[in-house]
Amino acid sequence: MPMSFVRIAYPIPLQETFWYRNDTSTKAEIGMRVEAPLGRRAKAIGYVVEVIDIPTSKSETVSRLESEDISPVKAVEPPLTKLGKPDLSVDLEKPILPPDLAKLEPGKIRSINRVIDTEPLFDSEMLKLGLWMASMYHSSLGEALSAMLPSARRERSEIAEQFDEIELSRTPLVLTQGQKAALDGILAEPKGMFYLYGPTGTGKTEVFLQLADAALSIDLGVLYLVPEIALTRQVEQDARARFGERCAIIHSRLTPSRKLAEWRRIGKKEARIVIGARSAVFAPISDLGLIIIDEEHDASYKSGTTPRYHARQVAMRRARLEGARLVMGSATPSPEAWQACREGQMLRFDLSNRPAGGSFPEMHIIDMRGRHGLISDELADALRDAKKAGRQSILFLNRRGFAHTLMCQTCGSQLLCKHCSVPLTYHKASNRLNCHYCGYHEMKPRACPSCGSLDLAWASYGTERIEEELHERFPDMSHARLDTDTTNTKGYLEDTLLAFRNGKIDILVGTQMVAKGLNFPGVRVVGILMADQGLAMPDFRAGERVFSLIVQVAGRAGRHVPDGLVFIQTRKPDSPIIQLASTGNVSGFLDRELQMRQQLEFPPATRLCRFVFRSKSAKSARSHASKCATLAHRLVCMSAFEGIDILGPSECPLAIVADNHRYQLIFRSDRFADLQRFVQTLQHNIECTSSVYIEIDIDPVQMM
DNA sequence: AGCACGCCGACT
DNA sequence: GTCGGCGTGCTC
Repeated sequence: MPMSFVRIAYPIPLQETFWYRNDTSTKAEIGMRVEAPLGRRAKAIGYVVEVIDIPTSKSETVSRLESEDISPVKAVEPPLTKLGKPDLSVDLEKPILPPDLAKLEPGKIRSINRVIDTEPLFDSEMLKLGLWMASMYHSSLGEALSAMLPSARRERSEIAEQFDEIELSRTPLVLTQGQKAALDGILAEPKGMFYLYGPTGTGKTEVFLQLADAALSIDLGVLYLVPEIALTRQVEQDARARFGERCAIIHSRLTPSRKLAEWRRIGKKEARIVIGARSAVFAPISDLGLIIIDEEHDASYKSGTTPRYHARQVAMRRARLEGARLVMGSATPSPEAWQACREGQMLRFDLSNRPAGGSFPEMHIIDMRGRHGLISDELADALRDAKKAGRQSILFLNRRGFAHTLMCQTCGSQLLCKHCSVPLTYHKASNRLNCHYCGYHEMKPRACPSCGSLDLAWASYGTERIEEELHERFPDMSHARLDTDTTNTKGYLEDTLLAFRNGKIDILVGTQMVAKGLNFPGVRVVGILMADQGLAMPDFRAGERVFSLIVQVAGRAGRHVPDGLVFIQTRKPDSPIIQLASTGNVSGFLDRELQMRQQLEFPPATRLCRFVFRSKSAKSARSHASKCATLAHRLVCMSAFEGIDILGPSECPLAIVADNHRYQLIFRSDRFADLQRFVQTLQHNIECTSSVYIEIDIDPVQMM
């Protein structure tokens, strides 16, 4: 009687994989999902990652997975048996069982309930990527696979949605000299990494599309990543107009079953160019020739849940493994990418002319110190002038302030950590100022150390407040608000954008979402309110975010008519970040930022790993964090791990989220392989209880 | 993660 | 005297 064993990886925070017998009449293959009992659960869904058939005759074959070393870290618990290539000369009557299966008591092995899929969801290449994901981001294999695959139980039977009729007449545009140089330069290299750097409106998209065209014409697949925003639509339409049915769009609003249907279409090579956000980086495109990452600096490429992968990092790995070109672009590159260009890992092409004919707007910094209200007189006049001229305005509010950082309301200065140069956060109970990175603290001063003012406070305004002020001061002008509070209503976003585009709204008020990708021809004035607000975040990337936000928002003005006006209202008019942003000096900012990061030993000069301990009980979260810190110090002292810095433990800036108390520990090293080895050792040696959940974040971008 | 077992407070 | 709180432990 033939026997079949399957190794299952579950999408749960357990490093182990589990062996089952497959007694069902359906053959289970690598890449299929199965339902099986797990512990006290009657059924759980997991992924088949290995199959062993014990044959009754020589004609039956042994199917096993060849596994390779996983860089940069080799998993401690062997995720899969190392068997190498199947050696057909061995006696198939006595198949070699993987050691972990062989040493299991036969009575402990349970049977699966059923095989869910009729076709595998992933192949062994994808499984290898999953293994890499699991070790790179310290998740279980099942969690990694689950993040990589569409979540639907079954696919939709109906045919994918019919697209609006778009004439396929759009032909490639004539390129500027810079665009042509980039296109030719990239096509001259068979593979490698490239960067398109250029302000908004300099035609990066057109270069991307022509590169895609070149790849598709020799039947190579294309992956086009975009941040998770409304911008997707524009790229989507451009691509669809040019490539028609060969496009697959992985929308965030697609239903899970439709996503799976698209997934299958890609797998069957019916679609050869995939456009989508973060998770589309796992699309099963065969013969991948090109990966595009639009708006490369955007933080939405980093996953916020386990495994906390960065799509840019995964894309780099995929491109290397599959021999594809990787091309990314932005008007405001991330420091990481900028450094990679400097070091020659990436070839950079600069675009500088706006083919659409617009010009860059005139930028004004408005000093708001000692002023009341949210809108300066200068900005108010500009709003009125724009209205008179039949033009429109956007008011952008960087609401992402942080309630526990103090700012002097008189001079705008902030209290920074002496070691990390990051804003200190105020803890009311102890009346102390704490650094969430290194744990440094001091008493709250009575007066501002730089100007002596007693007016130390935090300012927090919402978009609602602006609307009130607009209503009072400009009763004859119409305005609408766009932020996460209002866009939850279905269709509100589309309706508002359409109304604004049609000129029915004079002033559009919004947060981040108005900053990105949207292109309104009628906009003349852009007001950035409380531009420095974001600088108050206790995060070493605060400057980077504020800078790119200002530059991106400013890019909204004067895209078509060369009379754009940008007002940057701030209490920190002398801040180098505001200054550099106001002159659009991107390379100046990046050079300065990289130098500072080097000095303070923050990425990209070093690499970080953040552990977050969360629990309903503050005490257990804290005690687990400090136990882990003690262990970490011991490991470092044992000299097995030199050059690992341990920062903390300290309370997370957002100390309580959804009733969970959060403590963090940050590890830092300039040698990534050491850091990974260290984290892995730590992970396997800390005691885990189900009451304290530990979140591991490699290369964290959001430190709240 | 999920699910049951287990040992301490306010209730038909 | 029980019902049920969620701390603890285990999962091929």
